[in-house]
Amino acid sequence: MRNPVKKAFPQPSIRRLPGYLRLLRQLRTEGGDRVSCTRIASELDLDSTQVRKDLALTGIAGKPRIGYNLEALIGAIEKFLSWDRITDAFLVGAGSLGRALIGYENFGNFGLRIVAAFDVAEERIGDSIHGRPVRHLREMPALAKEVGVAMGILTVPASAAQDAALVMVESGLLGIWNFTPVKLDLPASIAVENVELVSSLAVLSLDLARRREQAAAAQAGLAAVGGASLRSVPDGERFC
Amino acid sequence: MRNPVKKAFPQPSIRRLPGYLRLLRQLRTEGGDRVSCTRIASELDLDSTQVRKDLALTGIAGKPRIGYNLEALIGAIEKFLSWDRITDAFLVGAGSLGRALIGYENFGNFGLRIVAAFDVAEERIGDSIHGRPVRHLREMPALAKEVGVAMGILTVPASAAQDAALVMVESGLLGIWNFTPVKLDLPASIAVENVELVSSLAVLSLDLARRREQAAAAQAGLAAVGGASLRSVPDGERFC
DNA sequence: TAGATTGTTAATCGATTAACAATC
DNA sequence: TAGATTGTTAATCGATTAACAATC
Repeated sequence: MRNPVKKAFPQPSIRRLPGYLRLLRQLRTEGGDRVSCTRIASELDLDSTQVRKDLALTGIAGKPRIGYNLEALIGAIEKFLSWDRITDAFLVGAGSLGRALIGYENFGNFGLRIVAAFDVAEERIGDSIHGRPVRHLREMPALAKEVGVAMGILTVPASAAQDAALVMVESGLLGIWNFTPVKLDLPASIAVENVELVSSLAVLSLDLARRREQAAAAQAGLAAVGGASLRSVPDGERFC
Repeated sequence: MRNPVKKAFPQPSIRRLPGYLRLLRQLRTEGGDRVSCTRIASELDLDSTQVRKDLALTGIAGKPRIGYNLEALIGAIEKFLSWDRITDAFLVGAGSLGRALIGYENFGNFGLRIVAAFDVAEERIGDSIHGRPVRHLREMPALAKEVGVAMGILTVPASAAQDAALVMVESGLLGIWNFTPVKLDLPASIAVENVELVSSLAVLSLDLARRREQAAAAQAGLAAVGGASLRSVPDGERFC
């Protein structure tokens, strides 16, 4: 009764929603006014039942034979993700990654506005990055209360990550988008989402190595079987 | 018989390996020479059986009661991911994200070296970014063959993504680390790994919204039950 | 009406977690 | 030896995919 443990939404589904949103907005600019799961699935190379289940999370309903109203569907996804209104964020770490994120205007399409940057290097304080001021980290707690910011973006060096995150918590921020590889140790009440760039690189590295092996094996096989010349390996399979 | 379909490694396991590697290297700098799964699991807040299975993928064996040899384990993970040797990469898109990636020296610890950047904006050609030259994209095919590069990093605007990727394929690159939100349409022989920044933002947005709701509900509940003052909400739960 | 599509239930697949024997 | 830890098999859990009735 007390806290009727709301079952969490499947994270893989959540991660697919922005892809749908991007496609749907594009269809809208092309003048469309409705869309089927079949269409979405084929554009994004997914299973249409999966798309239907993902969309159902947002509470939207379609019409058999017709599909979904494009505008309503876009609105439903935006609302579901709270992207129908702007969330202000503070960014800590005005290095090159931090600057790149501040300069990425596209975040506006996803409900995010970075309103200020913070750092501890004196030579950066007072800078303006794409119109956003760089302030000293120690000013964050006072400023956060003043403007009611809820989200923090962490782009400091690994060695500074935990301390900077604690300042965010002190400042009353409720969620942290963590671009460092550090596993932050914070109160359970704080939402943390880690961007694991190097995990992504690991997947690619392994895939690449496997393909190079296969290409090598295929070539060795060809050579062994029939003494086929290297020229017989299709262009797409070259590996040198 | 022909191609004894090698079962792919579980992607979630692959994505955890860099986290292990980072921890193990840190333990090494602290002078350790062995480590147990129990230890790794507790440091990273994982299940120890899961850690054991993940590590088994690399082919390493531990000793009951003792654990794993730290140096051997580090070597096994590096070898498994091909991070025991450097992979050279070309980066396309010398904007702020591209520059940030080039400046991220840490990639060297993960087998990656960005050797050159490419762009199509004349004012960028000839620049040097952290010692790496910026060349015109049209020079890539010739240069790729010359230096034998296998990986491409894509940091162009969405509108240029597909074309730039095709130039990478033409140049003989075998894998693409795609930082754009575009679903690239490429030959199946090319390995593509997408960094879905906005998917990560979606997860955080939803989590943040849920926490704000819960905080609001908790407060409303308190008020309803006993007229408790707002001051009784613990600091960590503040949401305004 | 016929047929494409939705919404939902059931089956399958794959990853995580639990249980436990082997062993240093 | 006793007990912590590995390696592996079995059980559980959750996500994907298949099947199909409802419906516009």
